Amino acid sequence: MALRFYNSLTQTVEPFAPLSGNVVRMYTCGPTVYNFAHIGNFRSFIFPDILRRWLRTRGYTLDHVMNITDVEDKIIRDSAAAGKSLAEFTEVYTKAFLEDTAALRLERPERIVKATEHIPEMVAAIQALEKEGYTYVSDGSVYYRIAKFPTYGKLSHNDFSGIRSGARVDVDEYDKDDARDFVLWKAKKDAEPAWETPLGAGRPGWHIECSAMAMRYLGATLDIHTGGVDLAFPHHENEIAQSEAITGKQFVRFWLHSEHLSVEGQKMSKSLGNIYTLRDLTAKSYTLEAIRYLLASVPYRKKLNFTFDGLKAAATSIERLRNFKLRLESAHFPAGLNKSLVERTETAQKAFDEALDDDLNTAEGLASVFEFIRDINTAMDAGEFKAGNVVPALAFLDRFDSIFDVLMPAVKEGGLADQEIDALIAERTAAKKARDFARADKVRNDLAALGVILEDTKEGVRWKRQ
RNA sequence: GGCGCGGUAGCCAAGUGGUAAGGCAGAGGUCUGCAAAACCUUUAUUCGUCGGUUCGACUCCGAUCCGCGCCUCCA
Repeated sequence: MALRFYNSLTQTVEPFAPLSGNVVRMYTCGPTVYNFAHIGNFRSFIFPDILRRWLRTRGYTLDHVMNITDVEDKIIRDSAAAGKSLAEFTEVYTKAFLEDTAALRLERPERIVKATEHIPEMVAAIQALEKEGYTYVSDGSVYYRIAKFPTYGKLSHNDFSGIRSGARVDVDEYDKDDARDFVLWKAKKDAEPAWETPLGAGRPGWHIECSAMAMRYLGATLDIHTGGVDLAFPHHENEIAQSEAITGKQFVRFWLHSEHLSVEGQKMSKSLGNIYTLRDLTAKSYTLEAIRYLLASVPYRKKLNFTFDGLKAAATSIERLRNFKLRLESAHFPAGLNKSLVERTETAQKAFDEALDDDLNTAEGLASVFEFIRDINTAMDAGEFKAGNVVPALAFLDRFDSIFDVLMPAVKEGGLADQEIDALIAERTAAKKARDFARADKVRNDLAALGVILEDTKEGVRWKRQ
């Protein structure tokens, strides 16, 4: 079966193809930069990364936009408390976010766009809404009138028909006509940061940011829009209301939402102290690859229980994958080609591809990889794996790693040079030959302490860095 | 209350109308000077509970219990 995704809009799995040509136009709701991103954030950002990689594997070109929300209530509050300008304050967390995502090997979207650099686009969008009669002003702020948009609720599948458009009870008590109406432009208050625009001094509402920037770069209709489940309502619902009111066209064809994660079975919360940033976890000496693996291994629409046992298990699984690759690359196999093992490789790749095509079922994809590894290891032990089988087997591993990206160890500073390691291995081999096992073991232990693991094989000593 | 998601072995989890993937952990074994790596065997008569449909359900339907998310800016 072809590539398909679960579309939140239709609540069904649908075959995917871009609207036009080979280019997938995609938008991801990015971070609000008022703090360091946590493990839950990264779960929702690893999902578009896997998605990107798989779309490219399937031959598509990407035009992927991610926003940075760098003006917003909490940012204003916290930057004021820190006595910093908006720009100074957000720069720190924007930089940290980009570093963290790079450390997790998340591909950079084609464009990363900042809200504060697109105020004119937002103003224009609001003016377009104004012209069509979708807005009203209250206390200097501009609001979106939801009653004007009959299909409001189609993404979150909520029925808002019970809300009366004329239910404006008391103007003095409520600044909105309708409880569901949302702000497009917030009038400047006190010393808040503000932009002087035809709409008056103020700043954009959150929802209009994404609509304006998405349409600015991707046009009226996007192929894919991603975000966490919590954003479906009201944020994405409001994006639809804004964009479709302006263009009269369908805003997004495929809405893909990633589930949240819990930590040790509990919701992340400040009181539980279980909100972990990448820095927290690496400080506990968990590796970035293990974090990436754990986050990627559970399909994006499933709630993921993030545990420290899970992180250790992920690290062990990666070891197994790397050991297999090392064996493929370093062992000597008899000349020739085992055709049935070539077929086994093809079967594995087919299973892997089918799993990813099926709404990015990474868990099932992994299963196909591990089954393959077990079978090939068995064949190697039996001497049935031939030199000619190395290339196809490595090609399959490469395909796996082009999506999961966990096989290459992160580069560590310092440590021994290869030549020093080889010299010590030679010394140990000599000691072994002389049956001086105490000496041999000391060398091995010393190297292990430096993060270099030795393994004796039939063809000599094999080593790897940990 | 409305909308949505989920409850599968010690843990993380896939899956399907035809008789339970995979990873980690545990136990035993092979190999090894010892390790490591690898392999083999083993660990769910059962998929929250109770009914129903069916030749047959964990998979469909109903009920019920439990957990979770959203329902004014939280990934």
